[in-house]
Amino acid sequence: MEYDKRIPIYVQISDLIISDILNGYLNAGDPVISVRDASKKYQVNPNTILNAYKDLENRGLIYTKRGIGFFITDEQQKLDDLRKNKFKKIIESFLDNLYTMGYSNEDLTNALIERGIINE
Amino acid sequence: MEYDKRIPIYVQISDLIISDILNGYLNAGDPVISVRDASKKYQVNPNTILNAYKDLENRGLIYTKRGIGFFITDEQQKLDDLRKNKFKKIIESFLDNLYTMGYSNEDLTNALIERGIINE
Amino acid sequence: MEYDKRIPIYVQISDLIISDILNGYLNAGDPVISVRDASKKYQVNPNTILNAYKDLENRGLIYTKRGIGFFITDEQQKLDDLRKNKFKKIIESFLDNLYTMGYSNEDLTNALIERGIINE
Amino acid sequence: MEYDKRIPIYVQISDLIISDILNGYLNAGDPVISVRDASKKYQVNPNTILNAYKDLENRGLIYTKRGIGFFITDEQQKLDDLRKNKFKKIIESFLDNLYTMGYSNEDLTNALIERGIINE
DNA sequence: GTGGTCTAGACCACG
DNA sequence: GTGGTCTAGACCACC
Repeated sequence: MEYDKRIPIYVQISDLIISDILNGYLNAGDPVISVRDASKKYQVNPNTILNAYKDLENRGLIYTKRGIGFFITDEQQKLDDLRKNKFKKIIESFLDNLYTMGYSNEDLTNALIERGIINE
Repeated sequence: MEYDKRIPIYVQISDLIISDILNGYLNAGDPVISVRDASKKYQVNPNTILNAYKDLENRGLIYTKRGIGFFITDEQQKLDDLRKNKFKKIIESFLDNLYTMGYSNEDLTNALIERGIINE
Repeated sequence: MEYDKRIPIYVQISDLIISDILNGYLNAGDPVISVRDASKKYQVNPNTILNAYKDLENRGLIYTKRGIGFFITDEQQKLDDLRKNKFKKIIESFLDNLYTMGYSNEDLTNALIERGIINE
Repeated sequence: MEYDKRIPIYVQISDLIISDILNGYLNAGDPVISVRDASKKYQVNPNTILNAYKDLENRGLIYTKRGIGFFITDEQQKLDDLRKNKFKKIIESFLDNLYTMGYSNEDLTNALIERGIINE
């Protein structure tokens, strides 16, 4: 975890889980790495992990079985919504940022062509 | 100055200056709105404005003349670098984020076509 | 913290940290006294301490871990550079000042002999 | 004049006069460059020049004849004192700074030998 | 516990 | 007029 970055560690942690879901490594009903193990793995305070999990729980993405652990929600619909909304949010905040800073669609198109992401 | 409450006001202020530079409203050597005036204009404490300006000063984008005020750096090169690096950073962190979250170039292309940013 | 009223307190504070580094009391990775504790110790406002620390942070000498505290940079190279550059800067600005004011190497030599710093 | 430096411009100006005295370019009774001319020459506000001259006047180094201009003091003794005290002050603040920052007499000696200021 | 942001307001040095 | 420093104190997010 990058301690000095602007993004809170607990957000970095929850983003990792979300990333695993979106990439298909974690699916509906799967167990999530335990707070204790995650704490060791990422070298952060257990409370920070818990904080991340609580956040995901509030968003309905994971739930907890007392004494057992956290699990990915069983509602596939929520995971699908996540996939769609996350994408929309990333795209829109990116475009917003781009325009505010005075760049144009042409700048963007050129950059994407240059990187081989779109062609012609 | 509460467009985004999660971003510190002083960062929003310095982003405004940067945006003005990138959009060509502020050029090398131009005076920057005084701390007191900006304080009135944006309805925030003078210290908050100063905080923003100090930040820009540390990044070499503006400098201060004693008893006179803040000015955009005279080094055009720095402004050019800003324009180039800012763009690169925005694009790359966006793509990075996109891929980490499991989206593909195709997802991106479709979204851009859908928004009329690129065609075909 | 009024050894020299003409020097801002926050600069005196940051000089204390630098002095501690140069004297070997603080080494790479060491924690720096917390803002609150330093505030009590030196009887100044926490913001003044923070100001000093931000300054050191901008110079790459210390960094902050969110929610934990400030630490001396882990890059030994930066500390070595500090030691070398600081010395060079002190010496050169001194000599510059001396010559500008019309004093000679002989004046300097005599003064050092007189103070027993060099002999013969 | 270096606008952004830590040293106030008026101090930079008065140091120039002092330097001229110590280097023998200005002697007891000599006229000092007029406020107006100095203002043009150094591209600074006339008030700033006046400020510098007032400072020198308070220290008894120059005096003013109303409607005529500023002149170096006629008391040679004051110029001699200046020469001696300035030197002492430069040397002592330098050494103080050096020791505070953890450098030794040996460091100093080496640096001076290296620069060919003292030998052996 | 830690640092980070912000306000209100004072006082200062500088040009 | 300008910026620079500092205080007192509040409130927040984070670990």
